[in-house]
Amino acid sequence: MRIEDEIKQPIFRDDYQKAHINLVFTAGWLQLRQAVAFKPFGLTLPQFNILRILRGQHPLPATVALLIDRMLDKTSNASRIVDRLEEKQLVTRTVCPANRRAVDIRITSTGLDLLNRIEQAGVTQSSCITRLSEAETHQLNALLDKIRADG
Amino acid sequence: MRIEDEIKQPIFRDDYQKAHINLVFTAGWLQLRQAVAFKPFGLTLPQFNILRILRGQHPLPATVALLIDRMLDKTSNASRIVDRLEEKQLVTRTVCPANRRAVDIRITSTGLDLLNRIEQAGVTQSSCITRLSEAETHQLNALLDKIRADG
DNA sequence: TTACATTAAATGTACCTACATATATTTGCT
DNA sequence: AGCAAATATATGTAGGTACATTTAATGTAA
Repeated sequence: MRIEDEIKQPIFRDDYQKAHINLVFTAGWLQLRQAVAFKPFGLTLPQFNILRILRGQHPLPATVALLIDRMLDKTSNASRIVDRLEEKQLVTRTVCPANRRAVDIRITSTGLDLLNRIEQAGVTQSSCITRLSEAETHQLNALLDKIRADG
Repeated sequence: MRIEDEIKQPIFRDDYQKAHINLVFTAGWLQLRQAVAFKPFGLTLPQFNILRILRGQHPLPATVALLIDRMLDKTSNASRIVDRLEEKQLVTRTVCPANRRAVDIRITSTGLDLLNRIEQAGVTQSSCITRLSEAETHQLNALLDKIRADG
């Protein structure tokens, strides 16, 4: 559906403004769909992303600083997202013996199992972007990178 | 900058996954820049958008239902955003005389002044998307619309 | 070695989304 | 008229972002 019809704003200042709104709207649209897919597993999107980073490190631990470094959203509060995962016993937190300021965070076997179940359910496959051809996807990536150039 | 370098993930499953992440990341990047630009004026992005809708209606009032209809994010809580604007005396709320379930929301002259100051400061002009050519912008709009096709 | 800066994480606050539920008013049906 | 359904908004709760501040541990230099 055209963005004009989605948000009932028939006229934009110019195509730049339209693209800006379209971009933000489409990203929100994608994120909402993902969030709905994760809901049956009791995870939010940021929680899922952190679990995946922890699996990437496993069996080594990760610190909060490492999580922030790897996250899409640098300003999000990794510490509190880990709180939620810890409550659900999907991760453990222990003081790092080598540097007692830092905290070693590890994914539990329950956490690993959950990730497997989510992936076997195909939740992470259906990215909606597949409506584009490969060439179009390539184009899209180039355009997005250009928007952020020197940013 | 390429998305690979932005988030330090050198390998993606495929170009679709990469485009998905790129899209969400770029939208967040744009929104953060806008939020920073509005901050000196004491407004958040959703607050600014609602003020603009109200100016579009002015001197007629808008109801909460109308605001939701016009907003990008349908699930956001317009009622509470109006709370904040009312505290700052940028809008007024009065019970609609014709339908006492509804609430007439109007932008105040203070609110109109603030919008003018924001626009004269050029905050709403610099949309960052201007790094693209007109043809590229057109292409981007088409790709985004296609992603959401039949959505 | 004490004094100060730096670092790692946690916490506080304001505001936001997402979704469920409550309250008040109006409409429609019998 | 009276009552149920629909409508308009507000409120409650859980979790998230953004950003400032706090606390504890470590590094560093006089």
